[in-house]
Amino acid sequence: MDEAAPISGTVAGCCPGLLTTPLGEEEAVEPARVFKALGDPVRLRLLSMIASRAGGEVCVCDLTSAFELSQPTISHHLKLLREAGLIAAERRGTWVYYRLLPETTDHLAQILTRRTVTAAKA
Amino acid sequence: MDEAAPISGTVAGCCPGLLTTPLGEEEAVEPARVFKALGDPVRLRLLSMIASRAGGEVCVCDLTSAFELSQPTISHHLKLLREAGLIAAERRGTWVYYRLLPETTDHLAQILTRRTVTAAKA
DNA sequence: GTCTTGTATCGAAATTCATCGATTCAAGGT
DNA sequence: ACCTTGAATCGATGAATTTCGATACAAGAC
Repeated sequence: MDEAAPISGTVAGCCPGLLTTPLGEEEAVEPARVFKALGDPVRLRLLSMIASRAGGEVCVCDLTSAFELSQPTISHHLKLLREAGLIAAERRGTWVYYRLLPETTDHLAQILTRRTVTAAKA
Repeated sequence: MDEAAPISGTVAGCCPGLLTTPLGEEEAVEPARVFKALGDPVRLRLLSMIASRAGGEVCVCDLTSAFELSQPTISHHLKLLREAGLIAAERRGTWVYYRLLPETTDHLAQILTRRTVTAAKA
């Protein structure tokens, strides 16, 4: 049970978003953890490889062989991405497959988007 | 020239974006640095306070007084946000004012956005 | 000039992180 | 049962990060 709940608190599609309202102390913790998970070149590439894969899934073996890093290191990075709620793992037989959790990246994109609050109020 | 672009309509997909094409080794370095800058609760809150400020600018003194952290610590976090291209500083008299650089957050939001490959070419 | 106030830079200490080799666990094949 | 292969966990180590107090720099007031 090392999977983190999707960004807690607010319901997807509603949140004020980073750029319009000052973030509270506790509010900032979860998004910061997710951004931190993206703040490493290896993890960014791992996420990118997983997300852009045709079938939506990648075997860990393919990820490990794509880097000049040890298998434990790749496993560790995948764990951080998992704990951030960015990806999910599923074991099928001997192999473990990872897939993107689009809700999380969607949410990040959303809170980074400046809402032009032109919002003509009637 | 850098007026707020409404998010409605097309997001003008120029760059492949994280989620559609595997990121190369060099390609990953820059985005990772920006994400890393966002990967800290204090910096996230600083950015949020700067971005959501009415006039678009915040004096450092206001930021420093909003946290229970020393002034050098706040200055250090602001420096990281600056080096990531997320904010810019301008000195006016004794005070230094920070403002958001929306191009950078826009870019992040873009590369995190799954382009619905509707490809509705007319 | 000196003084005061706001901000940045400079070490230094404590903590966290990325990476590895060794080991363990999981699942099939023999 | 044993062996093999794929993946996660453990323990250690060197590097990076967060934070601070002390100091230096910038600009106006005196």
